[in-house]
Amino acid sequence: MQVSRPYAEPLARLRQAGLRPTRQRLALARQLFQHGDRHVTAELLHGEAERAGIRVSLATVYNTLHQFTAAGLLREVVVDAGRSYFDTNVRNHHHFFHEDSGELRDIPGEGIQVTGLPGAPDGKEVARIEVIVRLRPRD
Amino acid sequence: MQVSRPYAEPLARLRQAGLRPTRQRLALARQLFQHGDRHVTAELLHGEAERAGIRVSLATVYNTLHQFTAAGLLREVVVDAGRSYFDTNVRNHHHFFHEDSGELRDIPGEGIQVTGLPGAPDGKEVARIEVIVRLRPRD
DNA sequence: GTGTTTGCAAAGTGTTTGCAATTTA
DNA sequence: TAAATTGCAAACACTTTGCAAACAC
Repeated sequence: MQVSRPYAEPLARLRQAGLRPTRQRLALARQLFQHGDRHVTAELLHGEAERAGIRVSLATVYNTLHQFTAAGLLREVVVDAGRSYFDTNVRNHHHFFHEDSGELRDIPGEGIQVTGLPGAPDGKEVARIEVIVRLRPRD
Repeated sequence: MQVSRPYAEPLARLRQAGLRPTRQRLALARQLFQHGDRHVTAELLHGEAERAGIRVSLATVYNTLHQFTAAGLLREVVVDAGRSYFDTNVRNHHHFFHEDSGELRDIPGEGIQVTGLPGAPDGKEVARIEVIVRLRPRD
């Protein structure tokens, strides 16, 4: 029988990313990666960490989110002016965005295809194609 | 021969939208709609207006952009955290976003099709499907 | 020990708001 | 004149920065 090792994976992720596994980074990595695919804002993650008894400053949460993003552990999603979401799902996928509640939800990428797009302009390459389905309450 | 009437159209747009054609709104409407399809930020439009000798406060530019958006004369595009773009093209279309320069460019909507999307969740309807092609300089 | 990371508080952005003065119909 | 609109300055929300203290290796 496989024994669960709840803390091994976050540590391995940090090591692999070349980030020192400090107390704060480890704790945030656990919050982020041990609960399936998540969409968090800095404020949300900070509040969650505090409630979980982890002492981290908001500035460190911001730093950490950006470091994780640069390392490819997270993806930043922009759907709302003036608020950044970070997505623990870095696989190919898209999003439903609930405009009323601010909720962001994954749409798995496998089935989805965008056809008819022109190629990238000269000297540029496509970093990513994002599909955002904006939802509102049905009238 | 048709005589050009450079100021008639903005005025008609405002009337149709039920917005009083004040000096500021008219001037901003001209800046926005008389130069083809444009993507502007509030700061950009404000600077442009000032340079054109139009006295408008930044607060009024923000108010106006939102009123125009609510009236369907503009569309707000969110591609960059902490900066709102307003698009004078309200037809069906998508965007190239140049991540290095912040430039936003239209992709006409006609040819483009997104397939494989799941339907909207219960109680919600699709307000809009946005396709954003993020570009970076080719390495 | 040495270089990295953290936390705090201050500063920075872009945006919104309250309200008196002005303008429009 | 009555109601809508404007401008200013202050308030806002979110994010970044500078730097001394704490920490990881």
